[in-house]
Amino acid sequence: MTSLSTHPSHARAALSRQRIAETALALVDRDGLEALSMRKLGADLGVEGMAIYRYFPNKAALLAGVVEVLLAELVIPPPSDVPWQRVFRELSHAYRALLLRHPHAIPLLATLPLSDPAAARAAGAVMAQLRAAGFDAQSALKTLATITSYVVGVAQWEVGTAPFRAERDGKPFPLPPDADPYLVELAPQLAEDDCEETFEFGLDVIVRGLETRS
Amino acid sequence: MTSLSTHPSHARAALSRQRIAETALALVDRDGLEALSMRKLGADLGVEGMAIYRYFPNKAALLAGVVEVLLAELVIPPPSDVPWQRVFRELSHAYRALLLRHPHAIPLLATLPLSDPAAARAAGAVMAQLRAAGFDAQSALKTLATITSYVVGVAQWEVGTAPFRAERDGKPFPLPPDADPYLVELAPQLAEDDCEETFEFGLDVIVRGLETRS
DNA sequence: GCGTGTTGTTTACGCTGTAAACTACGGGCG
DNA sequence: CGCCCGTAGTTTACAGCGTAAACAACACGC
Repeated sequence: MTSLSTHPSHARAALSRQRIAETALALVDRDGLEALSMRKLGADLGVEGMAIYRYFPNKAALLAGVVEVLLAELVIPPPSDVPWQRVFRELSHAYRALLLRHPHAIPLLATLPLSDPAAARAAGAVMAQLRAAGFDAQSALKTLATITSYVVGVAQWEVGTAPFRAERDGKPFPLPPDADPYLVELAPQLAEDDCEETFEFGLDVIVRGLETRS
Repeated sequence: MTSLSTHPSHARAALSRQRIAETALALVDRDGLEALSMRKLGADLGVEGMAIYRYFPNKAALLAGVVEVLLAELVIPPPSDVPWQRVFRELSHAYRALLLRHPHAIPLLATLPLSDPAAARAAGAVMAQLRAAGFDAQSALKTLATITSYVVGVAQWEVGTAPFRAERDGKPFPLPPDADPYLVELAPQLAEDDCEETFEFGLDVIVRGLETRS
């Protein structure tokens, strides 16, 4: 028998910013972003919703905490003498993989302002990489803006066009009969689309464009 | 004197999908996306919030209507013999301008799934342009994904980093004293950032990358 | 002139974020 | 030991949300 005192073992683990944010992310992954409410999150934590306000001043701060957890999954190595193209591609793939692991959280990262501390830290670390590879500060910043936009955009694309690819069994796509002629031409292409290949295509374009920069 | 019947002149104009969606966009432009509620929109229309449900089955449909209004601002010319690079750049700039005219609506377009009819129509029109310029269907689709991601991403970047640029009067940026060293290096760069130039930089990279595609 | 269909209103329900007051406990200090 | 206070979590409450359902008022075809 465990001790009779209230929370030595059988009670839920104590609350903490970290545990709350991680549970929130799990909830979002499971039920979607719009399903995240203070009361439901409280329930998942074994606690009343209001308890969360001891750790986060409001829901926006909680979401920032979720972003922090997400970006912590992204390890950005310190600068080395590996060719920048290789680092650039690996970071792009790592970020892409992160987004695809948490598709419901993509909108959170898509509209992320750089005033968010976690975002700023990650951005700074990537900047350091590019600077070490010989990019001047302005170019590094612009390159960062370009690649993050691209990676997030493609992930959104992939999730947003998933219905066109889902369980089609060779058939084109159940279009409404009055569909726009443009769409009629578009749909079969979407169905055949290989997202990984599409991603690589754009990444090649960007890397090649950066290599030939004046 | 006008007729005594109820709404010949002095009453608000009759409701319609179009007028509702346009008023909703105006509300979003004025007060932000999260301020858009059925009741407030009703008030702006001179009507009770529930009246909107005669024209849109739910709020998601209303937002799709707003997207339709937004994308209608984007006129995509039919294919011509103008060099594709020029059309590509002009469309990119037009889309960018549209986003900057409606900064609060950017999240709507950022997470836009291609299953949205208005989005699919615009996408189809751009595809037609690229196809006419000699891109095969797969490349055109991938190129479309790349450029929309880029344009939307940079617009978000611009809006999200605006605080760093706002009314700084030459001073760097009021960073908290315990700021991350990466951020300390990042902030002054952000302050100096010329968004238009940044946009052009990435656009050059992409066009150059597309030109040298194998 | 009288149904009938269309347009907008009223009322209601369950949900949301969060302010405020409250309870229960564990540890430091007399 | 007993008190006292800070901390963690609960309870209650309120305004606002999306939206289902019932309702009222007008316009028009027979």
